Formats: sequence, C-alpha cells, structure tokens
Amino acid sequence: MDRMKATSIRARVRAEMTEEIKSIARRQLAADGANLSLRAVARDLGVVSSAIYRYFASRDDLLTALIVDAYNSLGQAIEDADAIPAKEDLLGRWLAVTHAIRDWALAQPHEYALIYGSPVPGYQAPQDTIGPARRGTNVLGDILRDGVQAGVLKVRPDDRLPPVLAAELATLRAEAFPTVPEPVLARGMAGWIQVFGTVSFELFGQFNNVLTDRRLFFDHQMRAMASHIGVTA
Amino acid sequence: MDRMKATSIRARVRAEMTEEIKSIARRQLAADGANLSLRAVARDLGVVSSAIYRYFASRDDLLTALIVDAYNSLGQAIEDADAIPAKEDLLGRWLAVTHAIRDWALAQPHEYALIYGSPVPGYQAPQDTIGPARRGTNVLGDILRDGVQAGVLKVRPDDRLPPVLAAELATLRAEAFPTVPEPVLARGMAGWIQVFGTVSFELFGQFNNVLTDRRLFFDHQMRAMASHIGVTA
DNA sequence: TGTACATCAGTGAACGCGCGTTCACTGATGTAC
DNA sequence: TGTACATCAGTGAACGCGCGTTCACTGATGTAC
Repeated sequence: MDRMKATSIRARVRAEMTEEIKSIARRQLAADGANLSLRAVARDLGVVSSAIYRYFASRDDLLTALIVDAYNSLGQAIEDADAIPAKEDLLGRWLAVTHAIRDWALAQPHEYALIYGSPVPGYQAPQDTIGPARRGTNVLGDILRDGVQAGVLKVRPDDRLPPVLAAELATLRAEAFPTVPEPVLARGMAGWIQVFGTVSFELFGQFNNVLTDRRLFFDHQMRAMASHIGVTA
Repeated sequence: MDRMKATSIRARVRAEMTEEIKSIARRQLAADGANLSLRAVARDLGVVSSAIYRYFASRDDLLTALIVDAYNSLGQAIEDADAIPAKEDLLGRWLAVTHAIRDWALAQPHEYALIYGSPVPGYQAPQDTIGPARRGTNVLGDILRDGVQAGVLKVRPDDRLPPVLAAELATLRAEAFPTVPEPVLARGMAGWIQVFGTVSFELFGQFNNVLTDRRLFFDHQMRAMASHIGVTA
C-alpha cells in the first residue's frame, strides 16, 4: 500500500478510536449518572487509563468534545425537523422543531443535561462550543425571518420595549437575526425559553406527581406559545 | 438546672450543630462547584469525618436536608414577596413573586441548581421534599385564584384543551387549585415554566454573549407573560 | 443531695474504594532515502 | 526494493490525592432513685 493510503489508515484508526472513546463516555454518562471518569472509560475500552491521553489532553477536553457533539446532534435534529413541513407552514415548522427538541432530550437525557442543565463543577466551556450551540437558534431565526417576510409576524400596536432592552435586542438582531424586528425577536426568545423550560421541568422531575401525559401538555403549550409569538397556521 | 432544662440544652446544642453542618455544606456547594463531600464538611467544622454521622445518617440524608431547606427558603421568599403588594394588584404580585424567584436564585445559585438543575447522580429525592416544593406553586395558585375571583382571569372563547389534557388538569385542579378553570391553570403553568426557564437560562450560561441586562429582559418577559396569562394591572 | 448508671458526642484507625495525570518504556507501523 | 530511522499507540507503575462508611473506644453530660 502506498504512502498516502498508509497515512490515512493510521488517521482513520485514530478517528475511530476517538469516536469510540466518546461513545463509551456517552454510555457511561447515561448509566452512572452525570459523572465522567477517564479511568472508567479506559476500563470499558479495555485499555490502560493513560492511553486515553493519546486522544484527549485531559478530562475537560473529553467533556468539551461531548458537549460539542451534543450541540451538533441536537442542532442536526432541529434542522432535520425544520426541513419536513412546507416552508410556508410556520406553525408546522414550530411544532416540528419544538417536538424534535423534546424527543431528542428524552432520548439522551444526560446529553441534554450536559448542555442545558446545571454547569459541571469546575468545568469552563471554551469558545469551541459557541458555534454548535447556535445551530438550534439559527433555525428559530429562520422561522422568525420567514414569518416576518410572509407578513405573519408583525410588530403590534401595543409592543413597547424599554429603550435599553430595545438597544440590546438591536445588537443581537444585527448579529444574528437581521430582518426580525426587536419586539418579534423578544417574543421568539420567550418561546424558545418556554421550550427548554418545559423540557427541563419534565426531565428534571418537576412534573413528578403532577402530570402524566407530558407530550400532550408540551404540545398544548407549544401551540399556545405559537399564538403568543404570532406563529399561525 | 432541672431535668427538662438540661434535656433541652443537649437538644439545642444538637440543633445548632445540625444547622452549622448544613450551613458549611451550603458554603462548600457555593465554593467547590456542585460536589458535596462529608469529609470536607467535617474538616471545615474542625471535627473528625465520622462525627458527622451523629447528625446525618448518610451523605444522601444531608443532601435531602439541604434540598428541603432550599425549597423552604425559596418558598419563604416567594410568600414574603407576595405579601407586599395589595391583594388586588395581581400584576404587582406576579412581578414581585417572579422577581423574588430570580433574586433568590442569583443570590444562591448552587441551591437553585440543587432544586431546579440536573438531578444529582445517584440521588433519589424522598417524599420529604414534596411539601416544601409546593410552597411556591401554592402562591401561584393564590394569585390565580384571586384573579379568577376578581373576574380578571377568565376562560376565553378560543380556549380549547384536548380532552385528555383537560382531564389531567382537572385532577390537578381538584388537588391544589380548586377554583381555577383548567385553561387558566394551563396558562398559569406556562407562566411558571417561563419564570424558571428564564432563570435557568441566565444561571446556566445560555445568555452568555447574548444578553447583558438580564434583569431588564426578565422583567419584560414577565410582563409579557402576565398579559399572556391574563394578569393585568 | 449524692451516687450509679445510661446516653450521647466525638475520636482515631481502618476498609476498600475511586480519581486525573505523569513518565519512562516497548514494540509496531509508517517514512525517507 | 530494502534498510535505517522516526512516529505513534499503548503499557505499567507510580504520585498524591480524594471519598463514604464502620467500629471499638473515651470521656463528658444527663437521668433515675
């Protein structure tokens, strides 16, 4: 086998190992609660603990990789969900996206906790997580943008933002949501927060002894929120 | 000193020790991130680690005590805030209560994370936490009840709940919010979720690089939510 | 009131675990000439 | 094509720490008669 191919074999094996380490780590997060142990990962991988350091410089590095993956996985799920309904079907897109978020969170609750739960003690998220974290909000931005463009999402006569808040939202708008008026953006953020608030309540146990059909409750709240935002069928 | 008094001294010292252990534990949660270590608490208390077992049967017992205290402390803050505005000033009460929640959470973020963050790995909350956890929602219930009684909170013509959800909420209503119609209750819950969703976003870092004046944003969202619920000045 | 006894707080040592990270090393695989 | 060398994955031992929990104990404080 020639040089290039030989090199790429080593690189491929390396990439596969890296993926396997992450996948074992994910499995352990799900099993042992929220603690991530390099030694336990090494044990599961059938390798001595120091071998992990060939692939990740430290425990925090592995944690960062898991967080980035989680954001990307959720972001992908959101993008996929948004692609199914017709572009003009704003309510359909909103419901598809929000249910995709809930479904994803229920399927991998520990990864959800990693990115939307309490911060891991002593861990400081580096800049690498910002991009992947934005994938989801970008889709929200698309829906708002399309709603504005279609004339469905409008500034309302009684929309009043305190000037300081209006200025803050104007900055945010300029960075990420250029065509969305500030009052609409504020409502969109409220909706976004409602999504994750409801999912977190469900996952973190606040609905225990309170609600049983949580999907139905979620669906209802998302529809109510849609009309609060102004997203209509 | 007579027998009764002598007994009560021992009991009082014991109660004081118990409080001091919890207070040191709280301080450590704030300092070391979210990990609670009996040995570290004992060290700070200037006592050998096994001595803690005179006061708490296990680490989980201490954790439970901290959680109960946190719910009670937050519950107290909510009740106090609700008592300030005039009873008829529903919007004032809603804003007082929601800001009290945010203020409390910002003042003791780790206690907030304990009760509204990701569950502690391997810890199962016992029944003792249910009562204290309800103090806050009871106040929400009071506001809804008074709003209904004043004729401000009403079922709207377009209020439509899926029958299964209506039945669930009817059960919940019967248990805790007797005079509040199901659709109003649903809106109240959305508001409640919005409060904690927004606070969690702020505390858990989702507003980093996004918003700076978070109090103002919160205040605006709480006002918007008030009108969504139907709570008006 | 005085004395014998019971209760209780706190000690100190130990058990049996866990962890992240470093370091010198072996041996296989890939590279350069 | 064949050989010398460099790269790299993984080893195994060690460092220096942490943890929750048990147990037999000492000595002080409270209780009963």
